[in-house]
Amino acid sequence: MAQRPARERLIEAAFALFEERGYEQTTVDDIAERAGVGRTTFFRAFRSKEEVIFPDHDAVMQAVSARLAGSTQQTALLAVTDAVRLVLRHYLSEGELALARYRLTRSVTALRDREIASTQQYHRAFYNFIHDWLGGGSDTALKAELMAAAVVTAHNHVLRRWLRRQTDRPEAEFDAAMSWTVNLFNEREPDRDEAALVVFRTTKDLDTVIPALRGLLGNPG
Amino acid sequence: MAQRPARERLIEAAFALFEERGYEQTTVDDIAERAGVGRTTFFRAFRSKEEVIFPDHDAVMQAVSARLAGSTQQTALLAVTDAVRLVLRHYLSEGELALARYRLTRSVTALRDREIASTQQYHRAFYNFIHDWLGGGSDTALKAELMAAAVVTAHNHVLRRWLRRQTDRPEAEFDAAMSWTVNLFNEREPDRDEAALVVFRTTKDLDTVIPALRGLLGNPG
DNA sequence: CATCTGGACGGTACCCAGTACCATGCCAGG
DNA sequence: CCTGGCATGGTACTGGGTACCGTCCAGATG
Repeated sequence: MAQRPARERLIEAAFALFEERGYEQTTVDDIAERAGVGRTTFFRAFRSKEEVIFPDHDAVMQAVSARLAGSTQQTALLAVTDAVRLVLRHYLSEGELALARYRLTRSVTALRDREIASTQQYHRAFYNFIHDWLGGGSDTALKAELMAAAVVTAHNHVLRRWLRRQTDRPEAEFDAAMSWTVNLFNEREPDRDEAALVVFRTTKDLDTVIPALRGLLGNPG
Repeated sequence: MAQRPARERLIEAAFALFEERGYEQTTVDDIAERAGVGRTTFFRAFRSKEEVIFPDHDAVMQAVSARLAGSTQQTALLAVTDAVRLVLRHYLSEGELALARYRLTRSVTALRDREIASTQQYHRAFYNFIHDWLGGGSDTALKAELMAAAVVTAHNHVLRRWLRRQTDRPEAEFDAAMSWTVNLFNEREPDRDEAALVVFRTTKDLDTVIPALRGLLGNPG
């Protein structure tokens, strides 16, 4: 019988067993046995038991890096949005697999932590890219970190809504969320020769506002 | 000889051994032996080998929650800033211990992941608080997530600068960074009966701007 | 066809984190 | 003196992860 690759069989077996008896109650031996391979083969295909839950992470991460690398100074923000969209679309294309993973990460602390650590890799990639885009100076490091955190957060927000079945138009929500999010950072430091529209309102008195003004006018850190 | 609590001796022993031979090369037996206690006692004091690196996390987390809980609708943003400042000050007060932890988390993946997962707990706490503060509606969920991510990111940024010895005035930088960060979210949705100042500039053409406008005017998600 | 070779695979043995359980010893309060 | 918690320590076990080795198969070469 012509078998599909061991890696795929292992993923199937793992998700099935995790669903049936739970994550901790399933041993790597169980997974290997159901997939019809040896235990050694499991650890050749995946670095750890946790990794079998996120089998495509490395590939998606690489696609993100590639999308960012193939952009110019002028299209940087578009590249970021596109790259984040790549991640969202990957989850959407997984369908039921993504939902199964979501169930697992909700209930198993080790898997949730693992997922958060994965997310951080996206944050790093976006930070490096955005920071370079902003010139790489220490005065733009905070802004770059905030932008990276914001786009990742916006993605996670929309993805989570889809995983919870709170929306059936995730990509439309993603577009809106991303434009709103990116826009947060757009309205300061205007290009001097362009049209401009500025809003600032406050209910605070002068003393309360002064620290914020200092943050705005001075080096934000 | 009147011994200090086993927990403290274990922390000391662990950091010393990790520094001497590295994290993976140190077993829990080694730590327990140097601390002069049994292996069982180690796992009574800490849930895992990793946890000994972040011994005060639970306490700091609780302090943060307490600071947030003791605030009113009017002082919510102040409470958030104060709560984040609590975390920063805790690290600063640790001194050399925080630097040793930083060295470890830079070089040991498992510890870095663990630290990121801890950070996520702060994010959650701030998100819940801010979301409540904004009314708890689904239309403010994204904004609350972004604000929570932003304040945590700003904190991490300043903390990391201090850990890398790039600043010797971390708290001043923190104040500036926080006011700049919080201010990102302040300039939309103005109270209608207050003074207002609005800025918007762009170098883009109309088609490029339309998605952003939709995000601004419609429901951001 | 015989031989060589490299890579995938399986099995075995080992290390160590984490858990469960039990025995001991100490220190109250009766 | 006894006794009932309670912290501690020891022992044994499970299971993830690593190292190593032998085997098998495919394709290249003579």
